[in-house]
Amino acid sequence: MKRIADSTVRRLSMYLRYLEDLDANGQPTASSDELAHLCGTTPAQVRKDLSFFGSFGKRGLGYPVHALTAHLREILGLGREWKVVIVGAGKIGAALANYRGFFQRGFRVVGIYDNSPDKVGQRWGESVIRDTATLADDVRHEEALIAVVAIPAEDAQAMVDALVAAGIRAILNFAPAKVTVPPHVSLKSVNMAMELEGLSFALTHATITGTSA
Amino acid sequence: MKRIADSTVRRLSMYLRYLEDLDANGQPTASSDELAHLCGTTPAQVRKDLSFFGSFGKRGLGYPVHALTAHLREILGLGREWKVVIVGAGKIGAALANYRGFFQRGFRVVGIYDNSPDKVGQRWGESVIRDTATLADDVRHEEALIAVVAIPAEDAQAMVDALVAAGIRAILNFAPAKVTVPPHVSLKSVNMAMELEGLSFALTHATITGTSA
DNA sequence: ATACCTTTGTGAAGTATTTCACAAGCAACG
DNA sequence: CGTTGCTTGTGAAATACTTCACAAAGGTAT
Repeated sequence: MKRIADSTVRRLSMYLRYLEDLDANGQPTASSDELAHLCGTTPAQVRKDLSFFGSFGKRGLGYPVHALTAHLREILGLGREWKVVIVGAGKIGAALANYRGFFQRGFRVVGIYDNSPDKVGQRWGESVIRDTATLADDVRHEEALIAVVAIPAEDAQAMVDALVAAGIRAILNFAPAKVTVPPHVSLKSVNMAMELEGLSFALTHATITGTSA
Repeated sequence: MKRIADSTVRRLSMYLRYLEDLDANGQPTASSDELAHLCGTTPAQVRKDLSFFGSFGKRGLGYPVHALTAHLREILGLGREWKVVIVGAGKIGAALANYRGFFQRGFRVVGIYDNSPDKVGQRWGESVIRDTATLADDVRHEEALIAVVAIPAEDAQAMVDALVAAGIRAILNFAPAKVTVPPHVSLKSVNMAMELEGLSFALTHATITGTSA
């Protein structure tokens, strides 16, 4: 099987979001043209993206909304439950812990951790913030595979190393630091400073860069 | 002048971060090889990225750290102050408002807004949360050009339209919704659900996708 | 001053991703 | 049951991005 580009996966995620809306509205089918307009891409792109995984549409008709929704969930690996630990009970950790979209998509937060004694023991919704010291054991015991890291930059690499050692297989990093992981672990980083600098660049060179998504 | 790829701009941002560290340590020069190792890219990539903007290095020696730092700041448009408004005083808004890295990079938060009467008037550090009703006037008056949108998905497009009408030129969107802007406005979206789904995909198809940054 | 070592800057080559364009398939209608 | 209209799936073309590879320079030591 061919390697799937990161950009393709992002778009699949987006298609899924809109298909769910359409499905909720009871719309039976959607054409690549319609999806493309909703998602801000091109019909050819939509068809190519989907074609990597199979033939889901009917010529002359478009794609069956409900069935395609199910297929995309499966493709994205959302057919199962993923246990997630959130490391860092600051503002970003809180934003994530509160985010209902998570749970609906099959991501279940099984623990929120912090190393500050002020925070440990504090109650957040259904969870109690636990001490980072117990993190590795909990990860092993719960068999959590995904970790969200939202701690200060200087602690990020050490924490990531500990998580990897405990068996975590995918990390979403919000710390403004570059971290490295071994090849069997997936890593995504979100860096707000970098995003803003991208906007600063675009504003400064208005004629060079186009508008991006 | 050639169009600069988004991926290039991101890397410039990263080079800047590491050059600042090196500069703080008093290191006089850095080779493309050293930068590449720090940033997890290749020496050729570093040289190509920089070469779009000029010849900053000395053959046989590498790049002068301090001077290159200054050049990159200029290139990224960080040589001036950008006024930023934060829309939405939830957890993400709070995370951003607290983030000191912002200010250090030339982004100055001139206002935080929310439409909930509970929050309006509340004090956050040096700022007082203001009512969204005054946002458009403030933006025009302050000549803020960048807005960070961290509000519920269903309100995002209307808010973005209002911001654009008020003269905002760049938007960083954290709402889990697709928003559109006219061509003269730059837009970046950060969507946590999408990032997690990317990880889910990678875990599910471990042999297909490589590890990404 | 010359030889040697290092590292840049950059066309050219190589990949990857997107877009094009069209044959083939399905539904609807007369 | 053929004709019409629409839309998919997909090779091939075009574009975008990354890597290669090497000539041209700067520094250093003798």
